[in-house]
Amino acid sequence: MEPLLIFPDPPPPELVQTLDMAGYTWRAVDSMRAATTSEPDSGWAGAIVMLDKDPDAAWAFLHAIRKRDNPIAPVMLMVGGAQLADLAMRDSLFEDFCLTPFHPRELESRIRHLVWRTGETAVAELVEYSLLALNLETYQATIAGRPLDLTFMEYELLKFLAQHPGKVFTREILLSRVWGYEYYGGARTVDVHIRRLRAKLGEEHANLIDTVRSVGYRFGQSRWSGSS
Amino acid sequence: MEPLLIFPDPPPPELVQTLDMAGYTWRAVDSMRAATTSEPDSGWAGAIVMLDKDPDAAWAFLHAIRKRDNPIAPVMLMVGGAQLADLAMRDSLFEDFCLTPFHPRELESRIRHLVWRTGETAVAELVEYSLLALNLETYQATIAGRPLDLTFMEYELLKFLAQHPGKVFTREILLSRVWGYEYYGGARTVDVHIRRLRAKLGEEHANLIDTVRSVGYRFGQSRWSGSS
DNA sequence: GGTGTTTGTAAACGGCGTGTGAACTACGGG
DNA sequence: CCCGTAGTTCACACGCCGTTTACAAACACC
Repeated sequence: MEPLLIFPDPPPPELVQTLDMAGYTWRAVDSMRAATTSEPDSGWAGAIVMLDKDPDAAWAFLHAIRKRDNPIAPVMLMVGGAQLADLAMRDSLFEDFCLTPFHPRELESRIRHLVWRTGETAVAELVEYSLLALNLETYQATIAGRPLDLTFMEYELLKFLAQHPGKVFTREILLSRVWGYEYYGGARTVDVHIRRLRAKLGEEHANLIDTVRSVGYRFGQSRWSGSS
Repeated sequence: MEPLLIFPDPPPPELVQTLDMAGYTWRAVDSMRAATTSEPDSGWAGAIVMLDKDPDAAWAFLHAIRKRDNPIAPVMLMVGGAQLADLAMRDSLFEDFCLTPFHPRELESRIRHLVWRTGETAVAELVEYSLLALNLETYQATIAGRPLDLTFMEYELLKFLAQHPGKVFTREILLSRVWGYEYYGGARTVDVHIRRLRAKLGEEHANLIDTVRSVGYRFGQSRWSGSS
């Protein structure tokens, strides 16, 4: 499992002891630069930031963590009781917090729950919508139980659309998000791939992909329930 | 804001006091059935479940909460320190937990953070006015819950008008703001699109768009007169 | 090197969204 | 009551936009 990032260095002994006892690996750093240089290839499993020693430096570190190309998540904040008021308006910088001094078993439960939750949401090895199912691990797709024989690009396009059901995407957005590079010329490329997808989905499911004229394409949710 | 669901009934006084102080509304129930029958139309903002009194009943309640057609989330678990070990393998049943006895400010911080987080994920760009609703992400529109089948220009025009309710726009302004280019001739184009919009809105809602003679058109905040 | 598949581009086709002109109606002033 | 102005409604044609087909280039697998 990937190591946890700890700020600052050195971490308090009771934190180290709790992590070691629970079987987590970790590395402590004192700056964003150190976090980047010592980052393993598989990335960080998350971060634990001590807010009680030097709050300003800790907040700056958190801002840096979230501004990266691939932000580090989840973040556990270790915070003193007197600092609780500082958390307001900064919700986007952390996923959970734990009061210091902490009870080892509480922190262990929080970290376990946090890691479990991100694994639940981030991995998401399965995408399902209506009768369509995509297995992201095996690159297989089925519609109404019947296997779909999709090519790479068809699969990527369908995956992206199915991950954002109901939302409309222009051809330019699809080209940049699915194909992933700047495109010049062929916006029609998208049309053809949509056409091939609809053909393979079969006549009874071709309407899973809607055409929004002079805008783009939309997957699913052709009707949505009215005013709340 | 929607009320919080609390289990069981009656809740401990210190919990009630903390919620009331922080400005949250809540309703306490003793069973899943009571939670369903007393559920407001807008649904629950989340749930707070006391695990320390009757753990078995609480777990059963949590299972019921998640098995519903629209599961209640997020869930805050109030748990005694000796029960921490019970949380393992049950991560999917709650989003956060708080040790009892709790510090009011910690619980308040946790609830605020929890509510903020769910609000963050469920952001849908909407334009609403009276019975009209425009979903900018899906390019769909409804009037009184009924889906509107609008063309691109009709949608853009209605969107612009609905984003500035009560304000009067001349045809020239509409042409430049909605059509987006310098227009040459054809101020009648606006009239026709307004007409088609009114037709699709239906007779009972056609008056959402007012005509201001010798000036232009206005959306919403309609006149006081009822008869025509 | 041969063959089949995947992927991107070009061109023809067809539908309907869109704009325009004109006829018709409503409104208001003198 | 007349008349001018402004808004509404209708009908129709142009052209954009999406679909579809066909084909060429790139790639992989023998």
